[in-house]
Amino acid sequence: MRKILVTSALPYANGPLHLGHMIEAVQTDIWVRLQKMLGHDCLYVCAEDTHGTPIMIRAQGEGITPEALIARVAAEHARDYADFLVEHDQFHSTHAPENRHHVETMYARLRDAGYITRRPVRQAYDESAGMFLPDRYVRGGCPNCGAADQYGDSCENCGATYSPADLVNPVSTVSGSTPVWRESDHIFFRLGAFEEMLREWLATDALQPGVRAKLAEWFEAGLKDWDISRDAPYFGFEIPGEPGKYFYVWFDAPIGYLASFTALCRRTGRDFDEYLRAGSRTELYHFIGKDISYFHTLFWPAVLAGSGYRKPTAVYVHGFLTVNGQKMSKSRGTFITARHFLDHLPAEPLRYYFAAKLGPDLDDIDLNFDDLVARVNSDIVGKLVNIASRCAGFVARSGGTLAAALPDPALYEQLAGARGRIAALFDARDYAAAVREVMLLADRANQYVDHHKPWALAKDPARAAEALGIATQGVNLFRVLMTYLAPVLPSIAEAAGRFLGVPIERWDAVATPLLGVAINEFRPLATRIDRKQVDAMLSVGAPPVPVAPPPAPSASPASPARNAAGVADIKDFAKLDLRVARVVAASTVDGSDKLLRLELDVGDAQRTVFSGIRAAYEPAQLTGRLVLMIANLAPRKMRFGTSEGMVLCAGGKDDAQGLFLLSPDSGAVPGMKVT
RNA sequence: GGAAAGGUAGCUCAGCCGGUUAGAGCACGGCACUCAUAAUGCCGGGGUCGAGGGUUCGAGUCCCUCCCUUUCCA
Repeated sequence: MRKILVTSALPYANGPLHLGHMIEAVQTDIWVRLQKMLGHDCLYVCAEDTHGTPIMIRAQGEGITPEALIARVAAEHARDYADFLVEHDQFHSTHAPENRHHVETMYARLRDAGYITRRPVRQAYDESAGMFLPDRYVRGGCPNCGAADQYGDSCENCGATYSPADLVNPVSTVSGSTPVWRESDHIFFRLGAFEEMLREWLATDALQPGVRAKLAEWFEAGLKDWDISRDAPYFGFEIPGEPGKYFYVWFDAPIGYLASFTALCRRTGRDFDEYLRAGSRTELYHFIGKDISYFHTLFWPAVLAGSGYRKPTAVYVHGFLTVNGQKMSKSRGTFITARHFLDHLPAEPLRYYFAAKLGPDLDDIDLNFDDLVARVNSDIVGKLVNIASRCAGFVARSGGTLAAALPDPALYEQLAGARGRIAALFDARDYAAAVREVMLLADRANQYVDHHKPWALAKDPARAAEALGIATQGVNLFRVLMTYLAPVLPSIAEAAGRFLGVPIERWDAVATPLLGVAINEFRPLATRIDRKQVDAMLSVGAPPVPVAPPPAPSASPASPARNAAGVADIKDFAKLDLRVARVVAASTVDGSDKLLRLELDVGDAQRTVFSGIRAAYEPAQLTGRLVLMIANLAPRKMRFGTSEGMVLCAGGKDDAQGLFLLSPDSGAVPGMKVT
């Protein structure tokens, strides 16, 4: 029996999970469920990634401790995973004693083995906030193209990469002040010492070809030392013997895999060393997105090896999720959260859709909602479940017990005999090919029923037994197919198991057909998705989801989307959906002395908006009046609820100069567009 | 800027080391059936395989250039 330990990337505890997270979680979960069905001893661990400057700043902004923030977010994440039917054997946290233990131990081993060095680093420092600034917290003009307000590490306009020191007029995003440059000692991990080991590892099939090519580039550029320390204030683990210095979040995050596994070992009595010691014969797999392949294919194996542990058996890298052909990114606010999706649709359609599109490579996956609806309705409901649905009645009419023999054992064997091939496809992470194969077989099953017409036989009492035979064949074919999709559709498979009277648990159980036993009443196992559910998800308080752009003419000039920052053209303005709205209710917000909660009538819908105008307006004086709002602003989750827009307001440099709501001249009605 | 992956029917995708009239599912049209969640089955229309060069007896498949999309760059 194989002993397998699997991880997926740790979600960062500063925000909600979105569908990009879910594609990885679902990919991993399907793989793990398959291994379990095959009878392997497979464990899936994950954890919250809790450290770093963004967590610290976010907690400050919310006026709570980082511990409170990560506890709250962890609970949200756990719920989202569970509702997407992602089943971790252990879900832990990097801010846990187990992790501190591993981080300190591994660091000590690396240091003692000579893999740690130190040298001074010059970094942006925010004097008013009293802290060093990560590159992303410094903004300024791009030194290459001059675009204003760019991140400290790269320019979104021209794509140049540079350091924050190169920025024109740099500004700290923490305080708004101009950063100064300060030096301090940082602690480095000598990655270069592992080059030979990494090259050897690279020669095994631990990595996909695409990742290997990328690695080769990095080798060519030369392996640099890795800065693993950050100066206080920092939310994380202080480095032993280095007061005021903390482990960089990316150092302790992967170690969180081990911490989570340690927690699992303690709970279940497993042996940590059996899995992690150098030369272990157990298997260790990491599922990650391609954005973090650097950390997992260079630093992580090197840190493991340098600490005396085994290296991963393989790192499986997947591509990104795009939505309707456009990138989905947190920073642009064009993402759909897992929770928002679940508020409108069940998880399994999306799991199936992801499975139908996931291949073994790093290709990006596009989520196309028309395609999702068509595919789920036709494949799952129209084909797969239909087989059970159309046969169940004949069995029930004959007393509810399946026939004692299959009329067409060869056909059964054709489907059941595919189990090795399909398992191999899933195992190789070619879910798309596996799903294609299963659907091809589902067509066979429907063809079989159609060809033998049990409904015609059933009319003749003398041939009723034949009809039962056909239905028995159909039910058994359904059972085989459902077994193959059980890793993808766990809850439908569970319901199918109740229908069959035998749970769907083991892959090889399909070797023997179900004969002469009673089955249960058929109830719908899956329902169609109504396109309206999708529309509702995409409209009501939804993030702006891009529609597929028209194909650009081949001779078009450079994309206008990337014009110089600072100047808005008509297209930029058109992005804003400004509307007239009527305040139907206004109230103060408990726990905030700045916000008012406004219920706005936008003509065809009602929106809740939180607005920071309490200092200037009493709720009572707002009710009934018309205001202007941005109707397509990305919704923002606040402590008090979700704000689904913004009302327009004039104001001076500070509140002392007053705040003035804008309103249309009389005659305008709610819902009118402002152009 | 450097690099990677992709661009095949209206949509989503298969097409392995180059080889006969380029495939599937969905959508669409026709027919059949009525057991089934207007499900299923049969038949059919539909593609200058991003553009242009080149190699070859022969290229969606190899090489070069360009265009577009997505992504990565410690």
